[in-house]
Amino acid sequence: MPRPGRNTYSDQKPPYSYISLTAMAIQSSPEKMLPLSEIYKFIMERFPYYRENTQRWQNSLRHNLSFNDCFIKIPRRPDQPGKGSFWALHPSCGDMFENGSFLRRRKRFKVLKADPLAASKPADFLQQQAKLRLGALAAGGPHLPQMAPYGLGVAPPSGFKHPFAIENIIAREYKVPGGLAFPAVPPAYPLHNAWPHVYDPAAPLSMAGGEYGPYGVPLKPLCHGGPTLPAIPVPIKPAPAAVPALPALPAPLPSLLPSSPPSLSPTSSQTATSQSSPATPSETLTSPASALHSVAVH
DNA sequence: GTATGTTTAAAATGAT
DNA sequence: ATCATTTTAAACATAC
Repeated sequence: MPRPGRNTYSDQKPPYSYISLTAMAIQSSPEKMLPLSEIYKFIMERFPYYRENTQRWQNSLRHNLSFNDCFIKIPRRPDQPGKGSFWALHPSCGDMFENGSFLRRRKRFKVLKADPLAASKPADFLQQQAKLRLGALAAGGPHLPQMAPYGLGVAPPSGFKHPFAIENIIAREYKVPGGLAFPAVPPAYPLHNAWPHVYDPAAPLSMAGGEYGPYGVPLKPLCHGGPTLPAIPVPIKPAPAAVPALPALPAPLPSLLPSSPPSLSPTSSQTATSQSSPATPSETLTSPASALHSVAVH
């Protein structure tokens, strides 16, 4: 009754919360910011599940955007007409899902409301930045690419990727049995379709600029391979403990599961060998430098 | 009028 | 069982 057969993976609810989905979308954009409509689009393109009941989940998504401090609004430039503003990730939100579950954060990211500077919403700071940029732009600059939000993310040395980069998120559970997050040489990574619920319109993830491989796969394993990185997105509805974890998918997963058993657990191999690269560059993640006072509260 | 945003409230769900 | 987070619903404001 709960699940009358006929359930293609694709229509199952992805094991990601709206927050993580939104973060993914934002991170996937070159500018690290997207207008609401684009966020919708991103999600709908990759997760068939969200092609229905749009009214419902989009309202939830919007709620999340304004309710969570980890999302900030960036005003649209006058020369960039359109509806609504852009949404970006708060520079200090770091990896909210370091606990490995993209369904639930360990703690909520909250901006402290005490310091006028930070409290005044980073958005203000941002707006100024935007204005400056705008000024510079109007001043004559041809059309520099919109920089990442916040002077902070600016100039992210090509290669660096936020933990929310969909590449990381989806790739995380994609550990090779051996333990390495990625093989030395990124193969034709069927990143897309790594998940049943991810649709994958052609080569979706490669919209960003240069630092990606042919498949939208970051050229290096960044994902803050910190010490804690089980990073196995919990299966949406923990299969009744029936499936003792798939025998660790050997290969990069069949890019398509035409008729494989409907074992939910999208989680591939577990190999939570958190001992990835010891020298993870991403530690700079929550760069304290961002004089923005924020904290994971609660 | 529709799309965006904000907010409040409560139910659902996961973690301890 | 309790607490925290997420999801849903809905009312309402503002912008395009």
